[in-house]
Amino acid sequence: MKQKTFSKYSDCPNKRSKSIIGSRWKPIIIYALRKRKIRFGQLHAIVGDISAKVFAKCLKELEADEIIVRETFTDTPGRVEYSLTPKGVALVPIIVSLLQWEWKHYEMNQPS
Amino acid sequence: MKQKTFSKYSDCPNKRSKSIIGSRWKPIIIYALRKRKIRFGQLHAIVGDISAKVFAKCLKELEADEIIVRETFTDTPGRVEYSLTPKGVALVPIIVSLLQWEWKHYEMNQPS
DNA sequence: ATTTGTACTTACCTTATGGTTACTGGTATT
DNA sequence: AATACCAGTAACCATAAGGTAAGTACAAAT
Repeated sequence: MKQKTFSKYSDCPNKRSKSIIGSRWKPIIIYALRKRKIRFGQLHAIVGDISAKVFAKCLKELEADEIIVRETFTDTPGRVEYSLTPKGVALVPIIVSLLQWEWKHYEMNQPS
Repeated sequence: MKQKTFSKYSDCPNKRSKSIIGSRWKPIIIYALRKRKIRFGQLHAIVGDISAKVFAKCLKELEADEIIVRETFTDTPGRVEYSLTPKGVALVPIIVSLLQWEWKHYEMNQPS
């Protein structure tokens, strides 16, 4: 049995942020929503080659974690719009920092 | 076949940072090294209940990614010390931001 | 009544990450 | 010669995240 004496982190303090930042698609979704509400289909197109299943699951989880909010409209055909909560907005600069870290340390094309 | 037209991110611009930040243990290792060099066994104790295999693998990968440097000493019994590179140091404030985001949005004990 | 558009859901499969247990190799100490 | 310390390796297994392909639900248009 290993000791935990020196570990402040044995209960994984980064697990919430990791489940978002560490996900393949969630940072992209949050970044896409940084300036405006976007509806389901449009957001899907922006995010790119994500499967419908995973896309819907990500949105549900982000909503459950109160990172995004879902608004339904009774228009026809019905639409649903997603936007960031303040908690989600607070992640944007962190995501940007990570992207900047990559741009600095690996030669990559920066988005226009 | 899905279109990539709207996606600037289809080639996953966050994949490098994600492989570090999204890992279970790497952020903890980097955070532990933020102030000083630490040797293998001591670092293992600080990180906590990580298996030996995964711990060694994380260190190798972090070294290959030039996040940490490994120094061997010919002392007896031999020792190895790990420390952050500038590239690794640059990740520390981001890791701290993520931890602060968690402390703010989820009620958790902050480390002393 | 059938098709179209939007927003999903279900079943099944693959791969990556991490865990468990045991073992290696070099250098003292006893 | 046997044991202990330090820094790892190797073989095998479990879980979770993501991918594929197909189907569901509702309203409106034709």
